[in-house]
Amino acid sequence: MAADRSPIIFWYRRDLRLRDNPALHWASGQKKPVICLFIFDEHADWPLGEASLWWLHHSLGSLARDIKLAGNQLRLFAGDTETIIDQVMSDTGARSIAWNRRYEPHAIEIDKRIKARYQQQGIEVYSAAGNLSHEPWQVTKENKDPYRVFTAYWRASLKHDNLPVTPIVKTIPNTRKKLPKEQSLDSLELLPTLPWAGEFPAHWTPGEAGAANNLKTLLKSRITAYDQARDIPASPGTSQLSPHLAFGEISPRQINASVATKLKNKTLIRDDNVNTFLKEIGWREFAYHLMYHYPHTVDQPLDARFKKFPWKKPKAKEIERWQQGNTGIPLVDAGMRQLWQTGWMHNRVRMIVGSLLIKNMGYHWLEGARWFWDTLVDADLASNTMGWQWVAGSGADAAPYFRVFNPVRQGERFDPQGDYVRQWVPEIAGLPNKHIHSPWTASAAELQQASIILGETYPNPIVDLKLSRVEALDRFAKIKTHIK
DNA sequence: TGAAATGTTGGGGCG
DNA sequence: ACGCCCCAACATTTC
Repeated sequence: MAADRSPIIFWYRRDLRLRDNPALHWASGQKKPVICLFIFDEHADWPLGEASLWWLHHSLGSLARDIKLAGNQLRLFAGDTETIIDQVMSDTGARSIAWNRRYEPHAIEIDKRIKARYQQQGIEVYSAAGNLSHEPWQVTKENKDPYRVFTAYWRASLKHDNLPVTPIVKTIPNTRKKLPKEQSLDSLELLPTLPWAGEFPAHWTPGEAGAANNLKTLLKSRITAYDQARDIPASPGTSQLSPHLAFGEISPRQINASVATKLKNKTLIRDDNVNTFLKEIGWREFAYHLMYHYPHTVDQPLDARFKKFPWKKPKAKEIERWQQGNTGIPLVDAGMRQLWQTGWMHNRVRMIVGSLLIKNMGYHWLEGARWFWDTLVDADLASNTMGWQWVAGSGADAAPYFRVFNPVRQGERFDPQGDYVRQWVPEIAGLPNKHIHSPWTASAAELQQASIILGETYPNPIVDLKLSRVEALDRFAKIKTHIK
């Protein structure tokens, strides 16, 4: 009897890489042809936003080239996930399918259903841990409860070894067979129709090589100032790895392993800079831990008292001012414009714009979460959910309700020279440093000197920071006393 | 991964 | 030289 040459389907999802890809590695080692499959399904629970689609287009292009070098081809499809997989299964006669796990509640549901159905048909389903340093259920308290406070989670996770890095896949056994309904990358029409992402390429190189390059340059030099520099929005202090991680072009395990190697070589010293960077990767792990254990939090508060919180009814004009960076509060506007123009916003500024929307303006955190989801190239359901619930005070390890950011003070502390504001809000660049974060405090002469007419060339502030803060404290203090 | 209000301390100007 | 006031700088408390 001839050897079984039925192909294996490797289903790419958010793991668009050949390095440290355990399920692909497994599939490629089975001495059978591998079908590298990617399905664009618009009907997910949180369908990809515009910025993510831009990224996905380029990332798939990069992945397709890498797969070609490995002797195979990336096969693209669009439509309903389960229908397409069934179709590909029957078209190819595959008896086996492999993937790296996903952790979004809806994705878990789909994957479970597919797995159960195929296993019943005697089809092999191989799922692996691909996208985290630890599976979300591995790090728990003694009594198996999930952690709800980051520092406790982080301490515990350091006691677990990271999952091992899988060797790079160099060759993927192929079958040249063309499949029905296979599509070209362009025909997926992922790119935005508006000429909005024009500046993205100046900031980003989607794909595995771009990811590796960002890690390399970080560890080569920027890491030695990471602890301080990462908090300064005007400085290139952050890793710039977030979108690469979001699409799985690099894994946290590769990051940890690279750092570990450098520490061993003594080309890097374990100091606050290194620890803080690793901790940031840990925050991402914690976000997945939370989403896995509290899946409802993607659109419901973890703290039940927030269910009856009196959020303001959305006023489109106000929300738009926030989205477009016309709130009249320079640091907030700078952040929102950076987001719009580059698909990314510095993390400190994310907290500040979020605090303004939720606390000072009074809107539900989901208003902000949805906008971020649409405009961030690094949109990630776990991190986005955790971040917004942190600001709102309704999540795990959330900021206490009374913690309201003052964007003027934050500007003075983290953008003291106003470099960040001047870059993104050029119409007020002529103000002296003293007033760059609060144009409304400048004298008539200073405004004239800087060619600013408040309310015309630059908006008056959308809220009175002092008053809206007091009102927010009132509203938030009330739910504190509600039933637990 | 706060901010503002309130309290405390200590140096300098000044009569 | 001394007490007094002012106020910056820092610490503590409160929201």
